[in-house]
Amino acid sequence: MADDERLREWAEQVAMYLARDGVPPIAGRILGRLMVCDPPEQSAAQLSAAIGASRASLTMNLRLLTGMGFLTWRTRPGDRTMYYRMADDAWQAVVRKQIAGIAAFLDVTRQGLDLLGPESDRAARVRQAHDTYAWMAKVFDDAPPIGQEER
Amino acid sequence: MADDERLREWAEQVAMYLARDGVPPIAGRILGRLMVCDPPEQSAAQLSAAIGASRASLTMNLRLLTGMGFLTWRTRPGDRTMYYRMADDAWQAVVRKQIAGIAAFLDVTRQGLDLLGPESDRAARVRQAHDTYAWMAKVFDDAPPIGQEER
DNA sequence: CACTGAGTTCAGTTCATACTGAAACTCACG
DNA sequence: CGTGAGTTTCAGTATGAACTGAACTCAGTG
Repeated sequence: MADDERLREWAEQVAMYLARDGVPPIAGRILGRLMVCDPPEQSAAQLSAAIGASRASLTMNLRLLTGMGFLTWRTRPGDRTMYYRMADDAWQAVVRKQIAGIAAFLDVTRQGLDLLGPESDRAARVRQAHDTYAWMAKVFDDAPPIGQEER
Repeated sequence: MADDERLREWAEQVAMYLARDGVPPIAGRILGRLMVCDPPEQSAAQLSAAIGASRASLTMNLRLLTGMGFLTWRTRPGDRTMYYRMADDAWQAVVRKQIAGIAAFLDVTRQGLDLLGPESDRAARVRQAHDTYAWMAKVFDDAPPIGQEER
């Protein structure tokens, strides 16, 4: 019966993970909540009650998550309430962002290599970083598309 | 001749990137600096001057970076000064940490799947996240070791 | 045995960010 | 129109992280 409590804790874990990527705590809790709530579509008021944050905070963070592509919403005829749900590709978006981070850093290392000559000992240190990230980028390039994996 | 200025800016870019992983700004600047400085080994005092941070901050952040495995240091006979340098596998360590993050999140999603039954609509939402991260984990598992890539 | 130059520690300050309460706003419905 | 259920905005507060200054310790030197 402490089932609700467990779900709350689980959503918190999700939030803590997302916090590493700079997602504010409440936004993380919202996404976590929307992964396990029933029904899958919830109003700001419901979410506010579920995670214990102010409605104002919900407005802000729902807007943020929606803008990031993690959430979608719809309204129902004759009902002003907005119902939010997790976007189908929410987590692929998270991953896409992380992969984009690799490319961003490759830009930095490339600039570094340009700044220093190609021959110096210093360039070797920069190249070390560059090669490591180039490896990662290549790994993803060569990877099969995101089909279904085993559990 | 604004060469030093350029290097400083470059180190700053490195720092900003690392900040995304929760590395404090000054620690990031130190690592960035140690990638492009000459000679490769520098004392806390030299680094302090180069990046414009207090010695106290240097002590803290050098300790942090060393503990994380990004830096090594040595002393010279008859000289109390510690000379720091970038560890050879500094950037592989960064990458390793990121990959570990994937596994950590897989633990969370697995817990979620256990909490909800296997059949519910809710579980499908969690599985979506799980599958995405499982895909990433697999990509790295199947990847060739980190040999040398083309520039 | 004082002096210098190095590293360490810690309390305090600064700064950014997230969150909240309260007021303003909007729209469907009577 | 007016009312109420909903959302949005905004100013203020709280919290926490990071950095610094200043006091301290310690090893080697003249």
